[in-house]
Amino acid sequence: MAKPPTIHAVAARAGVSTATVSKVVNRINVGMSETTRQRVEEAIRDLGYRPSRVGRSLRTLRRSTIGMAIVDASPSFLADPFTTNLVAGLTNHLSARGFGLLLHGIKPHELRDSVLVRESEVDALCVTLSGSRRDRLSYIKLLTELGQPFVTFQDQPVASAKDACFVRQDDRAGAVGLARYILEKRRAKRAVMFISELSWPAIEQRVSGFRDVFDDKRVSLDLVRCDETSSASIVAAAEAYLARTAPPDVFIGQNDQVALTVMQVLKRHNIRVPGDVGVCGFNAFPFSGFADPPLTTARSPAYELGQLGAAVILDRLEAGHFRKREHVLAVDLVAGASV
Amino acid sequence: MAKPPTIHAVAARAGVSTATVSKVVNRINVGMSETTRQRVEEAIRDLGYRPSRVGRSLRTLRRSTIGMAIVDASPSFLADPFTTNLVAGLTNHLSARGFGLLLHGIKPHELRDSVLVRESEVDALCVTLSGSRRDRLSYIKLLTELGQPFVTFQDQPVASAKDACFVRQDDRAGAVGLARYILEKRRAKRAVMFISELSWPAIEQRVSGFRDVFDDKRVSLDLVRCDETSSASIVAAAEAYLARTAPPDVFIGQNDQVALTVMQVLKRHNIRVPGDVGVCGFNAFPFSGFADPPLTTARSPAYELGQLGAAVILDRLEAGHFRKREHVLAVDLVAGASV
DNA sequence: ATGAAAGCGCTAACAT
DNA sequence: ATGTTAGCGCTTTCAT
Repeated sequence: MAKPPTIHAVAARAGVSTATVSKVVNRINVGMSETTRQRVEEAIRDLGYRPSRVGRSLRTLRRSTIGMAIVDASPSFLADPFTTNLVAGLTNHLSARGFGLLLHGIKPHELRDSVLVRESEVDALCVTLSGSRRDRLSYIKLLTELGQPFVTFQDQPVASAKDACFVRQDDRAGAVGLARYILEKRRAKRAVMFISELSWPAIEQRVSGFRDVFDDKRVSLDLVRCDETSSASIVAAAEAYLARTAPPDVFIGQNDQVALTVMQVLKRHNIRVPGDVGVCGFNAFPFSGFADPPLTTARSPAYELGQLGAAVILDRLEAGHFRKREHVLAVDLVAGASV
Repeated sequence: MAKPPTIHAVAARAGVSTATVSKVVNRINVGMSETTRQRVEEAIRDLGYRPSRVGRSLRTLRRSTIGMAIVDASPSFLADPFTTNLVAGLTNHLSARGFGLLLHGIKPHELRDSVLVRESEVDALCVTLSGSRRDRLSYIKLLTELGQPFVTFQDQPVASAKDACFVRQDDRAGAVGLARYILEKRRAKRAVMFISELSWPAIEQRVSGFRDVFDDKRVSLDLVRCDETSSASIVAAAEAYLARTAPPDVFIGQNDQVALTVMQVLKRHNIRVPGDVGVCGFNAFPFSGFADPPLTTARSPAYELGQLGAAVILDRLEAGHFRKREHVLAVDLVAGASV
């Protein structure tokens, strides 16, 4: 448990000053003799010296770390493939540029007391929020007051958040594409969409996209709410729906997991897909292709969203301000065989 | 872009010394008048002061951060539900104890040059490795030389890694359970298992578990290798296998994704599951239940593995040494309807 | 080409 | 009960 060597140890061993060691470590080559550099590098190797990021950060006031707060009630916040891909995109982009990603899963009511908020340890924050509109606004207000730049994913822009950027996918257009595809494939008069209990900007956009197309073609759209994180709750909602009305022409899940769960219920009722009814999901994560029939859905650019968010925040750090307040990525149709 | 307030600003505003502010921030209550504390707290609120973790870390030489290196060739390293759940378990446990998780996806050949290895910024490391046995050993050697404690997931213990702990699930026993279940359900003579091209300790354990049971009952076990991260490669391998031999009694995937992909191929060949052949997977992630029929598999305690890893490493930090060099968690059978 | 020295924000031992 | 002070490991300006 010997204490790790510091820059002083290296300097002593190489017989130079710490300033010189620092230059070698940071690859500042101007004004340094080749022999000195070699001697220093040898000392570094011999001692197994690793520069401390803490010392450097204190000195430079830059931490080269971005915080990612995933505000979610569920402990398995990373179970959602959307989040997972988002985080993968984020870290990959950041890692490649020498930045770290400090990951925190935070329960909604704990955000205020979380380390990320209470203490200062990152250059900027990324967040995916959850909860009601009011809750989300209050989180955004809280983050704004931190005086740190931040990026939120999948939220609508909030004007009062000055030093913030809103990165999201075009859920509305994705839903429009899906709705049009459905009406191409089948003569539908009635549709039902299973959505989460809480309102959620991305979901509202999807509903609004479906509604626009369906209204225009006089297709009715029922909304059924359930706890979308619980497969039991989805099943119960689907069962209840089937019990009180004849099957509609198409079932829409707010995401793939919901659609797939509903599809299982339909199967148990011997309702054929796509023979009797159509089913579609949203986000197109790989497992949606494993279903029978493969799910018709729309591809979420979650990984790209993460990369973009990372790029946007690094640019913000360099430029001193966000160049754009909002970024929107396209969502493309994935024609399975369930419609 | 005003510089954030420091402890000095708070001290000045409250008319006390920085030492007093520090005590308030760190909730050290002995020897402090109530009025002083209130004044300090007010100043903190007024200024929006957030203590800098960097300053504190430099002083205490503790960073309260654990690094997690996911060594994987694929950029979507977080796509695997095993990894995802593992990371969720890790962060949740760490967050609850005031520790952060610094996440890095690292390509195998980049580990040596990664920030996590080159510089010192965390109290300890966690890793999931990949690659050949030789590669893995070289990574473990590299990590050992860092002189930092580390935990590896899903690897077999390596004696030379002194300050390390090996946390894994009992893949072998899981496979044994699955194999016995298969032989209960159907009279099998031939089985085939689809596994990744690279050898991988967890997979080797699974193969060995199946082989033990099957050998005993004179069931043959073919091994087919493919790039398990590519659905096209799995399909190609399955097609090739079906082209050169009659369907065996049971298809085994090294994980759920592989099994499900093979199941799709069987369907296209009009081979019924479980009528004509049985299929089983491994890890039991939620989507395996969406398949038709629901997949028979074995439940990976990935989330618990993450929690355990976090607990083990925090204990190591406190105690100064790992109490055990290895931890193994059980893997339970999930009887679907595919066998 | 190299070094001396100041100071980043904080804590903790010691002094008052 | 509160304050003074000495660094923690590093970078960077200014001297030499």
